[in-house]
Amino acid sequence: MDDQARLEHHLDLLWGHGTGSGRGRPARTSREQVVAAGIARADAEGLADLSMRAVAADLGVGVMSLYTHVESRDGLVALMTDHAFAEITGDLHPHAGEHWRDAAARQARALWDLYGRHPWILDHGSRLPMGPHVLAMEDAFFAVFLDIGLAPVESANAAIALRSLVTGIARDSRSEQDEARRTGVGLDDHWRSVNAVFWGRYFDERRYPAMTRLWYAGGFDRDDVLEEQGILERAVGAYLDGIAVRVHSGGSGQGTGGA
Amino acid sequence: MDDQARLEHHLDLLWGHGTGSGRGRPARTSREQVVAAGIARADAEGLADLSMRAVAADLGVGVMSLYTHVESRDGLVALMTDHAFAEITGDLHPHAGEHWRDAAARQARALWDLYGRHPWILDHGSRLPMGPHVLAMEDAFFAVFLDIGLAPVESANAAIALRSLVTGIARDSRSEQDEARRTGVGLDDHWRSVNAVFWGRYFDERRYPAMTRLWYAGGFDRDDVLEEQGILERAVGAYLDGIAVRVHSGGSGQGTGGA
DNA sequence: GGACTTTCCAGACGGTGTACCGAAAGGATC
DNA sequence: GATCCTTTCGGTACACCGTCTGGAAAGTCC
Repeated sequence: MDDQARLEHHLDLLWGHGTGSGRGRPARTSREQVVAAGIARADAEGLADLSMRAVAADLGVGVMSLYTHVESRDGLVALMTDHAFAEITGDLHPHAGEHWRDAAARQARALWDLYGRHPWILDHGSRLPMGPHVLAMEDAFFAVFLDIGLAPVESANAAIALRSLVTGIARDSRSEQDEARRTGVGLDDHWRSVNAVFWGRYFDERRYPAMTRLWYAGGFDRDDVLEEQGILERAVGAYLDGIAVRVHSGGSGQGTGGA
Repeated sequence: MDDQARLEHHLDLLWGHGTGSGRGRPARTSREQVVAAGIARADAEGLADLSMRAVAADLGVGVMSLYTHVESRDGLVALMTDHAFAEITGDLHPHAGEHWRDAAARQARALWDLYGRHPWILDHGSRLPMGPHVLAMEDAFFAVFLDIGLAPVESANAAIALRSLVTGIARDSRSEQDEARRTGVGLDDHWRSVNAVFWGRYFDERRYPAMTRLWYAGGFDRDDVLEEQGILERAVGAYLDGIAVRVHSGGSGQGTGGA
């Protein structure tokens, strides 16, 4: 099997082509079941604990039987990822009459919530799989910026950057609570112990004056856990304001501020 | 060794405390050398091919000898990451008299360039290690937004979001060329073969109308490879424009655009 | 020269993804 | 109903991974 055939096989699996011909021994388990078992395990334990042996055991099936539905472990994760995006693509495209700013904010929230339900999507470094639901998600983001008065390249970039912004912030935010769960201790206990040893022994207030000033000014105070979401809303709001400036100035304005 | 001691050991390594007491058999290799070998290998082959056996072989040393300088593989990556950030922290803080917008744009570029030299930094999902150089980098980002007229929490969020924006776009952008290198084929050849099979057999123009329209409008045209950088400049510019709106409106403005 | 301290490193252990390949099971054809 | 054909099943095996173990080696200190 050369690279070309392997690529086609990969895409066939993502797009659901070439499902059983009806002949031969029937599969004891469906591809849906395999993907669902993988998602369940990744949701509960993280991607690191998603081994083929574990998934097979969850399904009560031999390990190698998984490979009839999946080309490899990475292929399984790709299928899981595309499947997960199907959760939000149903109501992601801008509504009729909806202002583009509202639509974009709504999409950012939907993506953020999806990452909250399936944080493992943020774990795999490579690009998103080119599956039908991932493409539907991307299409929805592109649709928002299509007819608001930007040049085509700027529309495309705006959509990609909005996705990247949400993804980047989500990764920053989720990573610490993932780490806390991985080490077994609660998030609060984890940070309490880190802070106890860190700020006294290693941190030098003179070496990091900006952080220190912000700290004493209350810049890192978090009223509650949901405050993590505030940073998303603020960042997305600021970014969309910048896009709005470009829209109103004819598509490529430099906006306010210094040169 | 309980968790507390393990954490202190981890931080000691990151901060360079507790280096050799002078007694006992001297180490054949320094911690600097181990970290440098790890970075060299990760730069060339990616994080996936960074095995302890490989690093040890590169240094001509037994595998377990690495563990005198490093607590684990993750600890090695943490050291490598902190070491890499030292490349840019020398000239990252805002200059005297520099407009905050220029400083922020300069920092975004520096971070982007660093990710270009060491793409593996983008691979590990957990938060950045709390090492001296990572903190220096963060301090520089916080410093930019300190005295521009935002509330403390908004300043902190602005700095974090700018970092997340650059990181998110860098990950989106680098991942495809990483994949191309991993599979051995060139970037152009990779996409040529993907496109050849994909757009004809799987992509449905009616199912993804926004992407299709943008495609025919030239929204995905890239004049040259460096155009990847254009999306960063545009996104950062838009985001900073949004921050500027908030600065001028007194710190929490909703800005232009819809509700 | 001994005591002490630290590093070195071969070997082993349990884990991973997955290639191999004969056995099993159902449809198609006679 | 017997046979062939096609597909899946899954035990075994292999290479590779991170890292624990523990005795040997190589320095400093008294």
